[in-house]
Amino acid sequence: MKVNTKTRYGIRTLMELARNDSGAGMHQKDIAVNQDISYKYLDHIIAQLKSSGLIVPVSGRKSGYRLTRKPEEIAVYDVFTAFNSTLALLDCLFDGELCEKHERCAAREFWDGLNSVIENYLKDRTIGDLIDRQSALESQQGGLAYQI
Amino acid sequence: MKVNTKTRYGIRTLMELARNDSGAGMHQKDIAVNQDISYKYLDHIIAQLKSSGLIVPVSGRKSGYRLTRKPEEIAVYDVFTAFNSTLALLDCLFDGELCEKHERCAAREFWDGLNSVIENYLKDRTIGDLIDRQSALESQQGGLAYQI
DNA sequence: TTTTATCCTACAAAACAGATAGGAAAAGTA
DNA sequence: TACTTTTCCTATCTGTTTTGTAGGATAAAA
Repeated sequence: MKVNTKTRYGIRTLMELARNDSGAGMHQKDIAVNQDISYKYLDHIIAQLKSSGLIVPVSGRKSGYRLTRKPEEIAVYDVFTAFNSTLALLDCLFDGELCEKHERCAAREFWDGLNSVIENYLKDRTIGDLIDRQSALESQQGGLAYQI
Repeated sequence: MKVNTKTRYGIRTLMELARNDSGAGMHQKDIAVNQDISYKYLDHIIAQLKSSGLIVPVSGRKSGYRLTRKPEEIAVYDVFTAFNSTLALLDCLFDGELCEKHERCAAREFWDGLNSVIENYLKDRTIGDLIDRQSALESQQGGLAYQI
């Protein structure tokens, strides 16, 4: 049970954009360098973030990618669902048809409960929270990093 | 982010043993049939449960596999760790050496927090809870099943 | 002694993760 | 305009993990 790298990189990409709130957008190249993510791999991450409506490329002066919402309005849950078709620990959680015992299965209920706990955790925390915490960490110790 | 089938089957195997508390042990064949798990695949599940000390094979009259502890003393967490080397959503959570930014990484803290939430959920629920709930479900609606 | 059950190791198909590669299209720049 | 850079799209590759199956040795039960 691991979180995939796309989700993790996606979060870091949004954090990068959220921090760099200088008015100008940010280019893929700079995100890749700052976050130490392969430039080409980032292609996929960005495509996904874009099609999920979390970021948008702007052109003209100050071109680059930008967040479509304020960091404090982007729940980590939104990023997660952008990279994972469903947040379902088991397929049968969201698809009752898969098992005729769906309605009277204590195990399914158990996993469903865990699923909810995870979902709530992800919904309760935003990209804004993350960059705030990152700033706090950095002012404590210096250095700049929120790499995983 | 899925739970693997071995963990799920492992839980169901323990539930099966916990229910069948007739004094006699239970044979692999019967577990396989009752839980609709491939007999041969169950080999691996059982081996793992055994080496984790959760079940033990007994011989003589009333032979078969038995739980080594009471159902209410087996946390689902114990089963989970039997089938997953660590409960770590990310490798860097348990291995600070993997990333020099470990101590000042808001993202890592975030995942760490989620990890704890999951861990607590798994530790707070036992096989005993699951079979109690299953009994309740079955007495409500009849039928017997806790398959995933 | 025959049958059945446990135990152990090897193998294999399929799915998935984590990337890399190439180039078309669009945008920026001189 | 010409050229350079950046974005965007699709295909491919490689390794690992998952989900099993297979075969047989060993031990136990009938």
